[in-house]
Amino acid sequence: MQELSPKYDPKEVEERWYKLWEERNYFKADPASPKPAFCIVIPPPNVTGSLHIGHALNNSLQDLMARYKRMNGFDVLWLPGCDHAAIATQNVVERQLAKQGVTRHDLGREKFLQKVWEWKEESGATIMRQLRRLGASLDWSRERFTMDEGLVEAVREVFVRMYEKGLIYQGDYVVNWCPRCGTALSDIEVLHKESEGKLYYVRYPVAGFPGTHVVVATTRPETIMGDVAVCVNPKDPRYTGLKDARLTLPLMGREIPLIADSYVEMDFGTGALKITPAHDANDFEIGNRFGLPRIKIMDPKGVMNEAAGRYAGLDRFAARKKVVADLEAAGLLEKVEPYQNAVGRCYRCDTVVESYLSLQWFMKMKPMAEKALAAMEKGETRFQPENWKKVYSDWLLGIRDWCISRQIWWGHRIPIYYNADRSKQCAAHSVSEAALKLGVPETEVQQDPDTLDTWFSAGLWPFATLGWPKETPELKRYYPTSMLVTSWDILSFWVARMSMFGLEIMGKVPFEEVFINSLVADEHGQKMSKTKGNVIDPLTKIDTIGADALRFALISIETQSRYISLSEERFEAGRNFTNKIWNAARFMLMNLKGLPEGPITRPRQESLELADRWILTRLDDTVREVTRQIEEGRQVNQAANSLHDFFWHDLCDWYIEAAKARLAGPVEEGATARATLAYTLETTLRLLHPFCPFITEEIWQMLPHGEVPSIMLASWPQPGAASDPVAEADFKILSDIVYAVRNIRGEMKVDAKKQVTAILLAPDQATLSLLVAQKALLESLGQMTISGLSAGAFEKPKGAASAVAGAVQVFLPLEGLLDLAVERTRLEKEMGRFQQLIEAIHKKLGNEQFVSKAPASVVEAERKKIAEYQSAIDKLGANLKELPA
RNA sequence: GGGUGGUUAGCUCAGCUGGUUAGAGCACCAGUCUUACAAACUGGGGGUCACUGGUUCAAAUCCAGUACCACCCACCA
Repeated sequence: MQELSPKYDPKEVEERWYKLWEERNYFKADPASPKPAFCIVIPPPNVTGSLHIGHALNNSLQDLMARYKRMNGFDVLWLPGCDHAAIATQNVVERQLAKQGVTRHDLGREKFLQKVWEWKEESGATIMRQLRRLGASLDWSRERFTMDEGLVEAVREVFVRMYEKGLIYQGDYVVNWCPRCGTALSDIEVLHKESEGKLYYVRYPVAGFPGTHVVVATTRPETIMGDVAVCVNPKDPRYTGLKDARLTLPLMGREIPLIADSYVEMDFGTGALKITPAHDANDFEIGNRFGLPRIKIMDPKGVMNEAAGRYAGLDRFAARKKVVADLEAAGLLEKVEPYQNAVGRCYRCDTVVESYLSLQWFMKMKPMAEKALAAMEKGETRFQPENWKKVYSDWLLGIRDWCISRQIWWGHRIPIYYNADRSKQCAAHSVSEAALKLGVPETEVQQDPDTLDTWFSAGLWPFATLGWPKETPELKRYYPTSMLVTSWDILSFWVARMSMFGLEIMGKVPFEEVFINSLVADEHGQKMSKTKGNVIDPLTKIDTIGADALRFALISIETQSRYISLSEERFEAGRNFTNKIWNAARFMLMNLKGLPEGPITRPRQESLELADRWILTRLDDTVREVTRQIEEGRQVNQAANSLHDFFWHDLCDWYIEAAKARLAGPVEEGATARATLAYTLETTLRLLHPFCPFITEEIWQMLPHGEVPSIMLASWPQPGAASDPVAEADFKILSDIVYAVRNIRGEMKVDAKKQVTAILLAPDQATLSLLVAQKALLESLGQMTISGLSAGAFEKPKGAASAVAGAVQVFLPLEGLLDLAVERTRLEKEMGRFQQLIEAIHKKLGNEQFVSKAPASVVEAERKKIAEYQSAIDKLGANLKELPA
């Protein structure tokens, strides 16, 4: 048996093993494998920098699942990759250029893109390095990028298909426009934040009737120059006399009509709404209904243009100030009220978004959303936790067409081509194809300058990364993917889009299960994000505490609530745990010398002592528990806790302590303890491996492991087949023993644990204790009441009962102890059935039978059980008397 | 205006389908160099499970309502 160094050096161990695993292709999927397939595609991190702790959590969870499934006999493909993150990345690079006083326009499209690619290479490499440090068992041979050749091909193919199907269309609409980024945004890229604003009441004089005016309330007086009408509700009595009136537009002098439309709310403001079709989405629609002109008064940078008359050249906010001042001077400003409203801001740069009329590309969403909803209803995709289904379906239900074009450079160029005068257009895969379709020479063909929303390519991720549009073996085998692990904040951005694209293009949902993980917040509950600057760098953490500790800390706080807050203590707890694993393993290995060669097997039942049986039982329980917790509901934090508690509090605190006496003795005497230790350690390491891959591998290698070269290839543990009576009575027996000893010895203040250990392991001590116990026990039996056993039909005195029951268990011969353990377990089970019985009868007969008491038959049955229990105790008590003094 | 989540120990939170005396980590108090581990060990203190009502033999858990705190969604200017 080899020995472990006294100090665990995570850095050395992690580097060494990751390299080996990768070299040996353990991460590699095999589409030709006879094993069942399990596939996760990584949520591609943005190439905007490096990974934050949220990524570390997300990827720890994916790695947990990947390793768990591998050990369960699956051929696992966990596919790595990055997202080009169009606007976000472009902004990062632009900011860098700005430091040198250069804009993207100075460089020109080609040169700028070259810069972004350089940045992408750097950031992408950093991210992949971080994932490796984390221990992520990603199949690096299949790494993808949302702008690699395959994705480019997939994007074009999807676009062309959908364009030709009429699902993608172009049109002049009022869209969300970020003047800083200089591009259109989709609805969900706009964040609405409440802010203090003002509501201005402006007088619009009625033409031909000096002295009369209509007062309009607006929050955006700078758009007055673009007004083409004032609208009131047709039912509004205040304005019935003004039907067909014309108003003079303040500051501009233009005459505009007063129109009536039921869209206008009578009780807001003055009930009169100014209509600015080029700068408000609702006004745009009303304008269309009335055939009104659209007057654009700003340029794409948010600066007023010639149409704004004397305000031309002013920034929109400066224009607002000047307009208000001018209105006031002209006596047209009736009043100004403070007003709170939700101003839309760019989700990437926080600039106030402008509603702006422009020619954009849109995708029809209704038909796709319906398919996605239907698939969800049918349960083709499961959500974990399930309550996210509602958020997801609500969004799909209220979906509107998606603005997919962006006026930025970094991204997939829209595959639309025009002839010279733009009188003809087509969607095509290439210039040559476009030339053919348009019937013009290639030199005349021009491609649309816009790029696609970054979520367009992200939406294709699950099938495009598997090779689509080519029919690859990977696509055939791994689509639909098994599981998507992601956080809830991109449910509509990404998850819904993937579902819709998957159903539209592949005819199948892209994943069978969506596992939603929490967002990581700092200890003040603040969301951690790159832009906020409160991120914890996972690499720094890995450097100081090791990847396993970080992973364990993260997994054990993942409770599937929305936010989980992370503090320094959590990491310390993780580090302490890996430290404990190391030290315990070190101790065990020191004591395992002389263990037979070959794979470790479960020790033979007949040679086991109580402590051995107990730890093996707890081990079996833990195997079952952890498996269930991972399988059912992905309760990974509970699985981590189960493992933590078993390892630390059962194995280390109790079993190892109890085994020390035997291990100290002659070799033969400790053989069973040694075999049990080895088996327990080996099994536990396998259970821990998906959580803490490195340290488990390092220790596991020190144990005999037969033909299996790595714990990665070992199988997931199965609970032992043999059922042990102690197994059913579980850990509570031992805790009862502790209390019993304390209770009986009372004022003696014994060290309970040592005492129990002594009783279990040293017969002399036990005999001694028996004598002490005898008297107390017999006295106690006299007072013993039926308690703690069940329900309200019986009295339930507090106090010593369970301790006494425990005392009975300890100080009696082993057979008696087991009998009682079995009996107790049986009674506990009876309790469960008792309840079910009540429920069943309850259902049949209705409430009146059970006003306050349980039914007689049940009470009778319960009494009988108790009597049996009592007599068993009496009998054992009698045996006790006969023991030698 | 709609919706979702939360409220459990000093702090951060677990607590699955109701069931013995409600748990963990950290913090706190008193001890401890005991065959690995002081990043440890032993023992201990600390909770009217937000509130009110209901269902039940039994409620932190299920139901209804209230309060407070978050968050998300929405085209009242």
